[in-house]
Amino acid sequence: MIPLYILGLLQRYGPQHGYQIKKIVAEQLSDFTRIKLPTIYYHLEKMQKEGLLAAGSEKPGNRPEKTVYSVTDKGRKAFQIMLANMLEYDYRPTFPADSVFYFSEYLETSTIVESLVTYLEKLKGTIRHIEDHRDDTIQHVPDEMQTMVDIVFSHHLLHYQAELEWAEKSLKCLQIKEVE
Amino acid sequence: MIPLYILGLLQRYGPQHGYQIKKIVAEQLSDFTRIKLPTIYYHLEKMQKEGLLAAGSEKPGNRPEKTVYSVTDKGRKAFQIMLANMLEYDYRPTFPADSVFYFSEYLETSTIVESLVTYLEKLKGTIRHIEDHRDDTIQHVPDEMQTMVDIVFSHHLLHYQAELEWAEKSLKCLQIKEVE
DNA sequence: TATATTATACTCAGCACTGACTATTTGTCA
DNA sequence: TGACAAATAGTCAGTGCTGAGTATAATATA
Repeated sequence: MIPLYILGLLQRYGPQHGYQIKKIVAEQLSDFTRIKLPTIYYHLEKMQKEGLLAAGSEKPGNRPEKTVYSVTDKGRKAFQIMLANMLEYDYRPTFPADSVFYFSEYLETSTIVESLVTYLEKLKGTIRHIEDHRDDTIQHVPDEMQTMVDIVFSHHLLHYQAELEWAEKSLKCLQIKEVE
Repeated sequence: MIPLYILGLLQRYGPQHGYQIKKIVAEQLSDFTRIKLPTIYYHLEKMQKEGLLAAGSEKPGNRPEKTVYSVTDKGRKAFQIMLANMLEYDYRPTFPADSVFYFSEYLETSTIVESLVTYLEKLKGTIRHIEDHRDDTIQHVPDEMQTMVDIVFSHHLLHYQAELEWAEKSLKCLQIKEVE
């Protein structure tokens, strides 16, 4: 999905170089993706070779030279196709929490309970963080984008809330077992 | 998480070789992970070098030779530590559906609506499949494991149901917009 | 004014993962 | 019984990703 992000962001915000793309991603998409800077450079170079991007050199003042990328027509077409096919992508997330229960025969119930309590707190923190980030983003985005931003954030919130719900249920389930 | 799975399965089901591990994963964990066979061989070899596994040769009848792996004491200790730390693992899933909305300015609303309708059907299929798999697994598993199996499956079901709920809500939201 | 810290802009080696391939043996059905 | 599919047991080359490192410029702070 990284080429998709790059093509989208370069169209929305105009020609950019690697570091700027990384900054936009960090500001706007940090909750949704963990792309690292070398990965961005890797894809920029690859996409340029494929003809999806055009590269130009820029030397501002006495700063070191940098490579600015912009989207080509081929890139714009590729983006349209990628985006339209995105929902066909078969994605099954692997939750670390599963393995703890799947192999619970090898852990003391009290250890699982302890871990779960910490996990619950972490989840609550994450949810608060996403809510803050959502409110902040909505304030800084043009009106016509607000519905979409809300849909994207509520998506993630829903999943973390499902995770929280599940963790709380499982904790209760284990505490009953521990008393027995 | 693949080394964790390998260590856990080798302890639960005794010494195995690569292909057998792949079969167990395919039967029991296909909803939760998509590990491929070469990946399993890769980790078996690596873990043997690290001293977590011991390798032995076996030549049954006139079948080609195969390598059987078993867990060492070091492996058992490593497994305990991995498992106990599992919930600290910071995992943020990247949902393909997000990008469609995040870049919705580049798609016709009708295209998004179409994709979403297909997506909804696929989700319903996935949920049915996991439910069947859960019922089937619970029947073939010893009594003391049933609570845990149920917890693991309900975890995944909860997430897919959250996804379904979100997709339905977003679809309605878009259809209202389309009419306007 | 010197000095430390942060921001900018990359490069590279190395690990994790898998598609595609090879090779043998075991059903299986005509 | 001969032919063809399916199961078994791998190998390997190529792709994607990132931690760690390099180098310079701007900014803070003492």
